[in-house]
Amino acid sequence: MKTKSKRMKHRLAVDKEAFLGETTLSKEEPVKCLRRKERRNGRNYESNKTGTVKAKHAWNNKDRHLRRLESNERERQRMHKLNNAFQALREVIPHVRAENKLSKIETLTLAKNYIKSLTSTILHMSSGHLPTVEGTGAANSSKLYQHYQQQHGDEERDEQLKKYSTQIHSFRQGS
DNA sequence: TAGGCCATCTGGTCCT
DNA sequence: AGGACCAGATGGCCTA
Repeated sequence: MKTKSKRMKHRLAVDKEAFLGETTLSKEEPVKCLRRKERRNGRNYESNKTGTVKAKHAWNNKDRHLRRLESNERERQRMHKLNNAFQALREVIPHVRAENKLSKIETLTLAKNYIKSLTSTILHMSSGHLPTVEGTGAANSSKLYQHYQQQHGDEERDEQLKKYSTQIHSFRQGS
């Protein structure tokens, strides 16, 4: 992805510059980056002022910076894992717009409603069509259904289905 | 050009 | 003690 690789290049350049003490960035460093540096310096100043960082770890600046880089890398890996999980979730939600990727919030919302509608449908079907044999899963389903119906009722099930189909419809139109 | 979405950095807190 | 997790801040990209 173009965006990603661009970010990556800049990040690596920043890391390299910081770690090796070389200037690998172009001379026209974006104003935003400068502001960010200023902010970071400001934060460090605040931290040092309160003494929290120095009090906790007696690391010199180089060590601290190295540890920061390491934990940045771990954080990136963690976020990549999270994004992989989001992607996996997108792939198991049916009838979503194929040409546009669902956003994270859309993915979660759609998944929630999909699960709700599936759950209520399954419970409804199993209670109505499966024989109730003692000690079987069907019996448990039946009990579960009774409980679920007490909690939510048919109206809610229909509501969930309606909600889900409406959502899919709006996503399609929005694309 | 404003707003939405995202990736990344960061410091604090929690957990093992 | 160190890694995982979290939330806030920020900048970049894209689209209406």
